[in-house]
Amino acid sequence: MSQNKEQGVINEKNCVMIYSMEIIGGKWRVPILWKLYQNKTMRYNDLKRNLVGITNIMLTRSLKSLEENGLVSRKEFNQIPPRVEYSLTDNGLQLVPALEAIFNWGKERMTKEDMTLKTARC
Amino acid sequence: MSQNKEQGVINEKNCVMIYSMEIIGGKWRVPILWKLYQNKTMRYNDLKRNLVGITNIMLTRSLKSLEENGLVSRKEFNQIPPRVEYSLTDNGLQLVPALEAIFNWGKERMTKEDMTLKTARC
DNA sequence: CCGCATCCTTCTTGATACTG
DNA sequence: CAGTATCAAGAAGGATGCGG
Repeated sequence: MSQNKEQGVINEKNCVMIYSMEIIGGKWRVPILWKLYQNKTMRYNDLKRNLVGITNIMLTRSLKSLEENGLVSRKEFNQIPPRVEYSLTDNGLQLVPALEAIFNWGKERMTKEDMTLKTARC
Repeated sequence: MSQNKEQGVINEKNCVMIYSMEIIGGKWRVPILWKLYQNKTMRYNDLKRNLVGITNIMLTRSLKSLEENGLVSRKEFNQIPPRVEYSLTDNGLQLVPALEAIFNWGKERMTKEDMTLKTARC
């Protein structure tokens, strides 16, 4: 550690970007967050229907991971049939500017690649 | 296809978020972009020194992928010893707002987790 | 100095079937 | 409705050593 010679050096322990990407990286987590932001509150099968291609396993795992990291809250209603609602926590909402920036960048790029694409929502 | 009933539905072909994360996801690509943004132009070994923990393979692969996706430009000088400089392209620069938003979110979160952390740069 | 080739390990994602 | 269990496959990440 000696002094401040190594200021600015990145490693896996102090790198904000590695840290952040570990939380929101992967294939489905950002799309899930984005859908929750758009719809405020969604049930498990709402998400599943909206995220075409996602499997139960991936949806369950992604939601659990997001919940454990405090980005998503899970509210369970004790009824039959079961009802579980997901929504963004405050910390999740704080990520929205980043999500929007990623979306805007990606959408513009994607549209340039494929001019027929007009309805991307996620 | 029928009609527009499925507007807003996400799949892997039209989902901007999946598309974007495929380009910038993974462990090292965002940290590399962030360092290039901070330093404008960096040589291969500059990056390697700054991204502690990265191996040649991962740095090479990540740079190549970013270059192929048009986010990073690679300028090779024909000299001995070799000199190669990397920097962000216009499209890479367009991602900076997203990078900043991710950084700000992650930094605040990380600082709350670990109050001793004051010097995170990446 | 700037990488690539090879080989190996681990993590992520997924298909399918089943349950309270 | 909201998930789990199990098994399988692929992708990502990494160690080591070599080469122009």
